[in-house]
Amino acid sequence: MQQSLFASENKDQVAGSEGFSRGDLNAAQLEAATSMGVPLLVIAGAGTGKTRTLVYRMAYLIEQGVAAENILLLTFTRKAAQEMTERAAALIRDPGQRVTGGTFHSMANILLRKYGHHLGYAPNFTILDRSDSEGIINLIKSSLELGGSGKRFPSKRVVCNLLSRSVNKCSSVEAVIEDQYSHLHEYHAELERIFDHYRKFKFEHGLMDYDDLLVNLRQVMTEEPQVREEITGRFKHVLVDEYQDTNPIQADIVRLVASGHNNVMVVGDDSQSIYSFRGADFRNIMDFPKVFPETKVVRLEENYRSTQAILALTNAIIDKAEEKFTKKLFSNIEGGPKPLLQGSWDESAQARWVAERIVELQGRDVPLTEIAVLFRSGFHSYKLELELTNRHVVFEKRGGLKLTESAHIKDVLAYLRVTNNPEDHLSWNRILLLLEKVGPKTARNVLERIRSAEDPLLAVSEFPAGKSWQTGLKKLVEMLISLRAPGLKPVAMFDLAIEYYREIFERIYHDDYPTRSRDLDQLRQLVSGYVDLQSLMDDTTLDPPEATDESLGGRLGMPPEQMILSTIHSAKGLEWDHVFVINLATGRFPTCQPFMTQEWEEERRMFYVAATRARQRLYLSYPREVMSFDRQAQAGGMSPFLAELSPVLFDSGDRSAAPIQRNGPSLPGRPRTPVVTRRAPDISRLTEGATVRHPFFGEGKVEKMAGNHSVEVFFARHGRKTLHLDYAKLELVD
DNA sequence: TGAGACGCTGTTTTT
DNA sequence: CAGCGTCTCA
Repeated sequence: MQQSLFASENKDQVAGSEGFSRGDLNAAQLEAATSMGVPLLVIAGAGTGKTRTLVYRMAYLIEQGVAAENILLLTFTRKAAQEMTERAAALIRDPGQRVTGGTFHSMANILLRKYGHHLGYAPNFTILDRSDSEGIINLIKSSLELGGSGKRFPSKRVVCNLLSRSVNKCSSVEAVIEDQYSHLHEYHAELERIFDHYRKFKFEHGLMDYDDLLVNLRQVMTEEPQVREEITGRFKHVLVDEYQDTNPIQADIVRLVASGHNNVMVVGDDSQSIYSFRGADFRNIMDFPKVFPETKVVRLEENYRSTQAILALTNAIIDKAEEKFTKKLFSNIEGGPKPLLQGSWDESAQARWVAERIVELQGRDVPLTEIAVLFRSGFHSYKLELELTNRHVVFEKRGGLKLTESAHIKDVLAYLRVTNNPEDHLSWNRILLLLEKVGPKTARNVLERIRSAEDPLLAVSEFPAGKSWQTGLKKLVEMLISLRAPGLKPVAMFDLAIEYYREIFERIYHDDYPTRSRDLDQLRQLVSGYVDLQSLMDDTTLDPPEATDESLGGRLGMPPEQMILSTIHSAKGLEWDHVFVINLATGRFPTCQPFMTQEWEEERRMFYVAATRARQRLYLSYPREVMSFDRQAQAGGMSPFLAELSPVLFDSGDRSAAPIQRNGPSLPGRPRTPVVTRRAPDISRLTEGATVRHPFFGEGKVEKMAGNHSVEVFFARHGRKTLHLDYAKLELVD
């Protein structure tokens, strides 16, 4: 077994134009990169060089005579695909040989523009983002008059989640209601009706949501043999990254693309599965050999990323998982400082502490690009963003709100969207509602009129408008006609739309339009990079820009020296020398809802993913007190994921933060808010039929005792939940 | 029928 | 706090 010096270094030297040699890989990596003629399943633990293996395999295939364009690389983000294909091109010293790469969604988009007509879609269909889908659900809800009637009908958010879940898990709406939303049982018929209308609405107006991209690609490949053959002929080798986070539809697509040749390699790590909310199940990765019977399984277990001290901690985290995973990582990087555990008073103190450490690291010549702060939810970093801005530390935030999600951006894009796809009634509706004196009712009348019209714009211009709004309508129509001028570049269209929109903009956002105005400038910059309206439209939904200014600089090819603030989900696959994981507190991480066993386990895997991003030093921080959104102080305190670990694994910045002491001693000079201590339920008295109280779900009835750690409880407002007895704050009600 | 005021409720992660 | 639904007035 040849162990190369190259391989034990952290930094990637493959990106240089050194060419490649087998010595750059260890035995397992080499086997994964060069095995031919069999399907490959690579189980790759965190930091074991899976990206490198993928890159080398692409280079190897090309060296073996496969044309780069015949290789398809499917990744989780577009950025990951871009990085990997660039590295592969550098490796073979031929930048012209670029592998086709992207996300499942972006590939589906391209293929459906070409083959969607088999399913009845025009090539100019519009892709809907989350809020677009919710908007349609709302339109349908009000047209079916389901909203009122006194009952509490589920919100558009819940309705959308439910539908998406059923699509992504390939199970019936009924099954999803029964399984996850049993409290919505009584709305079953109405929900099915909404879904029927939703499907029809999208189809009739040339709209596809994220799920449709996958479903329709699968459908066209299944139903049209010649389409399938064209695609499998084009992509003779398929490589899939992050396979543990693919859902059944994506797995089907992989199967279809590889059908006939079986040249497929998937890479993943079952212990890093964190996308179950999108229909992924980490057990799916184990089914791969069933779909491809000849599969060779390769395991990568040597970690090249982190120090032994960090690995000791991450191994301990995943060791607590209920379902044991298959591998244990080891590292050759001896020693290193233990992860630092720091408790702070509240989130402000935590933000100050983190900002101070970062400034300190900068003083020790650690580049900002080697520092990242990770957290469970987008809003967890607000306080820190303020602190960093005050100290002039430049950062880019990933995850959380996207630029294209704000109302004013959607407004402007709607004008471009109806120009691109005049059947897009959702955007028409939005545009009409922006007119003064036009509300939902009037907008619906106009939409009704243009439904069957040959040319929707003509129909709008001929609509018998009321006195109060006919001038507004006239102006709108004039602007939209000007957008249709042939040969107009997207940025020219944007300027015309803005010129028209400005007046409306200042009327509806009178109090904060200066702030929002900057977003429009930012959007303009982005738009100016496009020659083609369709790809601009696609990218705003498939690869939406982050809300911070800095990300734009990156897009324009000049990444400034900056650090990263990121949700854990958006940090997938990345690594830094110094990683801070903040808000490791009860109610923050894990988030407050999941006291269900399955979700609890996924939260733990998320902690694992976060901690394994660190190369040299890991900093774990938690506030003792967290503020809920209504400004009430809540018991925070150390996350159970920290409390369950042995204290010898950490250094402690603060004695009171030692894991043994759950709530820490009170500090002088500060009033102590009483911290709610966990009252363990008296399990012996917990029997089927007993009534219990849960702080979030309210009162419920125990339906079933499930094993030693779990109990099934039915809550009137939230349905049936499987709760984790060790952590759910259940109280018996007599 | 639109616009604005008021009161209630839920609450994550991403393509 | 925002994003609902409900209510009132023009």
